[in-house]
Amino acid sequence: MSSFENDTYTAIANAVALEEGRLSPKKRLAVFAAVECFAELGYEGTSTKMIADRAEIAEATIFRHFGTKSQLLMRIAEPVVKHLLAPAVHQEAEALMAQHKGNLKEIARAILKSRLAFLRLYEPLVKILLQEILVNEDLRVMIITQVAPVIKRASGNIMANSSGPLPEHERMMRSIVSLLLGYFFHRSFLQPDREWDDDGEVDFLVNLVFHGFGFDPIEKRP
Amino acid sequence: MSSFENDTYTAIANAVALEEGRLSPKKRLAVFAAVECFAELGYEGTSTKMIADRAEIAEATIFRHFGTKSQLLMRIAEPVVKHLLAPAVHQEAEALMAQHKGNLKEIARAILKSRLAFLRLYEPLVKILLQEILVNEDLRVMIITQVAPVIKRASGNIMANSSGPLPEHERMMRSIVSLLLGYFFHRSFLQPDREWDDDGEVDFLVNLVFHGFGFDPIEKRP
Amino acid sequence: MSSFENDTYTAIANAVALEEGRLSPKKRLAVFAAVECFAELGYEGTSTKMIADRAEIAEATIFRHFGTKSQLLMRIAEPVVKHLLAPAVHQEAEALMAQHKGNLKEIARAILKSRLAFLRLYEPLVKILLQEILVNEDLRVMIITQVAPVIKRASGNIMANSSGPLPEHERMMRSIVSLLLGYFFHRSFLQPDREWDDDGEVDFLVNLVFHGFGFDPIEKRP
Amino acid sequence: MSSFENDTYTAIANAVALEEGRLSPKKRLAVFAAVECFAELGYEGTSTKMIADRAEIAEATIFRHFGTKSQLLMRIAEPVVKHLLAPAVHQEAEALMAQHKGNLKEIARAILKSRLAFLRLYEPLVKILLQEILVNEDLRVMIITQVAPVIKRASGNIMANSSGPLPEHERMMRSIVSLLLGYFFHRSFLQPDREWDDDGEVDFLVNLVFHGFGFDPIEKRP
DNA sequence: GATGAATGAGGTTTCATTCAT
DNA sequence: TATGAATGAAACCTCATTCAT
Repeated sequence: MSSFENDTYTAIANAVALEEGRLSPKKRLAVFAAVECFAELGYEGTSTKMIADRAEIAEATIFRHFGTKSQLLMRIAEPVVKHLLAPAVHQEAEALMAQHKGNLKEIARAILKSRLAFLRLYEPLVKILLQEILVNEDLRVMIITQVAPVIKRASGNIMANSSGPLPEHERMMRSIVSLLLGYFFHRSFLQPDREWDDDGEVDFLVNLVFHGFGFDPIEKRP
Repeated sequence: MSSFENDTYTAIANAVALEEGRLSPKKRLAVFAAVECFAELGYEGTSTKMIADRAEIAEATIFRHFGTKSQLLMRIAEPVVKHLLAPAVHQEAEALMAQHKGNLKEIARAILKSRLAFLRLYEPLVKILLQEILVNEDLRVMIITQVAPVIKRASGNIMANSSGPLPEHERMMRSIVSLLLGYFFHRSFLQPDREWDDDGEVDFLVNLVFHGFGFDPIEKRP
Repeated sequence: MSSFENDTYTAIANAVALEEGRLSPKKRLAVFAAVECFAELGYEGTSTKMIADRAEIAEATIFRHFGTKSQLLMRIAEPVVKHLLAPAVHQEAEALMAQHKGNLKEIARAILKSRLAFLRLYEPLVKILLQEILVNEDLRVMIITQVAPVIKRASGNIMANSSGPLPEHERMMRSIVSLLLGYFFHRSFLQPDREWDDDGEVDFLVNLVFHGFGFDPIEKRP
Repeated sequence: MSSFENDTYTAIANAVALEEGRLSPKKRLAVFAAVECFAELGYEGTSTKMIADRAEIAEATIFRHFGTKSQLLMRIAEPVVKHLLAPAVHQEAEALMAQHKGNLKEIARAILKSRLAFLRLYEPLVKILLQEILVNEDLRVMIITQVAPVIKRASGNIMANSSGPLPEHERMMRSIVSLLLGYFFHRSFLQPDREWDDDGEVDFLVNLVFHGFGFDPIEKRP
């Protein structure tokens, strides 16, 4: 049995508590077991009985607290996405920019590292979101609603700090997100047992974003 | 009801027929309806009754032909991944390299375009794979088994045709795949109703990969 | 609908309750209906829906309590065979021997009568066991496991109380069991509507076992 | 795979052919596979698909030849019970009596041996009959109809050849049948892998029937 | 707050059987 | 004669959910 005593579950519990108020012990266990099961088996692949068994509580207790299974998912996913993703990114970006004043590459590196740490911290929830976003209308709407302004603001920040005119903000943002999620997906979900060098990867990505792969010195722009 | 008469479903039927032998009309319909339902609602979210109804066949007919629901998924997914992805990529890469001899950028552009076309052609199947890969052990193993050698060979080809020493093949391959899938995911699944400029995106990605975003000319390496 | 209020069903419920703990009313009904159906139609010939209908409960209730149809059978059959057959036989044999000290024929008569009463009390269950023992591996193993030591001990008791050397214990035990079951099978299953004289049959069997049919006047007892 | 080339299956095929006319090869295979499956798994536990698979024929072929599954059972069981059991017993009993004129014990021994050989020859069918007689109305009626007169005649024969007044024919017949079937059941179905001494058992049973177990030395024959 | 009991609806799968070829 | 394809009905079982305690 997993004891649920680690940073990940503490962080999730804190996020959920922000919206639900203090969690009773069994409600807390329900949240943890639900996250674990949903991440392992998918939302549809998980039965409320499984959750109850893993949490060692009665099935009815889950319904007492969350009403329906789909509410259970949403009331865990939403606070995590909302209260932790949204404000944190903004504040943090500001702070990093202040810290590395002017040095775009350093700022990029710092942001990517922090985002990667964030993904790692919320790994099971990220897995749930990635799976369900394709299939669960409610969740997709919620995520888009929550994430869109963050992306927009972050994009704006980068632009404001760059020297020249920058077109294609969206493509750039999408590229960065794709690269980071692509890496995270590989390291955490496809081959979780390999040794991974997160810092090395971030360096690589920063270089890619600033200079490309560096294939052909001769073909470089003047 | 969807009539299933388009390139996508023809291509899928052909791929499946390679492993199953000629498909009887109802078996063919079962395949189409299954792909549609799985893509829309996910594997677990789809009932065999839904598939039968959409195909306008009896539920039992599905089981007569595929044994179990999970076999139904695998016996559609595997041939598509196997017979169409694997050999095609290789031959095509060779052809493109011959065609654009030496011009790496042109080769990259051509490959990305062709891969994007491929993703578009098999869009519903790609959606199924993306969802289930996180949750379905069998499917994940199958995909990794089929895809790994292709990636490796493709990677080797690129390397062989480049002038300088090229480290980090894997990171480069992963980056390209991430960028392409990230774009495709956005355009086809998150905002399928927007207007998208596939060629423009490919150009953007090729540039990114060869030169980066081009943020700061002053900071360039010597 | 059968009201299930008779010695047979009370005895079965008591036996089952020994292993399952107090039976909720619907669980009790499920047990009764299952016994009735299995006895009438055989295990394979009975559907869980039939049982539910006869018990006037929901089908799901059966599965909530017993998990699977085959568990339903086993968790009824095992306690009846185990808790009622095994210890009872032993104690009773001791008691009878004490009571009829030395008089082997009286002991035999008493034992056969009591075993016949036992078969009558558990008639539907006996029917189930007789049918399924040929076809159901689990049940066969369970029965053999439970019955073997009882037979052995009973055999030992007879031997210990007999005056001369007694070979062929097993054949003797088998013969007695065959005779008793053969009679019971005929009276209860093949021609249940005839009038039967249980005491007369026991007398006949005791005589057979002690003296044979008495075919030959020359060889007859004095 | 069983090749079905042995006395048992030849005997069954001959019996069935008496009523069905010459069996086409596939029909023959269907009969064999059906007997094997019914004996192993019971009538209800066997699906027509299993039979078809084991016979390596198409399921539809079974229905072409036998109409329904229950007809399949009856049209195998009935001829075996009818054409082989009924006349054989009579003729044989006559012959044995002629051969061992007057010697009741020898006659009994010979009859028991021959009946045991018969049970062994038709072992799978005996198993089917024993199982289904409790549960299958049609089969039970058929068996009783076929067996009753044989029993009666056999009983009459014994009586006619005995010296003294013989009451309780039925009990005697039942006892003998019980003893023989009890032994056969044990040796062939409960512990088929043990070494069994059929002749020894028959001797034991004949002695039992003529003299009892011989418990009491005082009452023993001189 | 927590639960054991109960269930209607629906899930996947199996079945005996039909029919066109 | 033999069969591959097809199916309606029903099998076993799971599910999310309700309710009395």
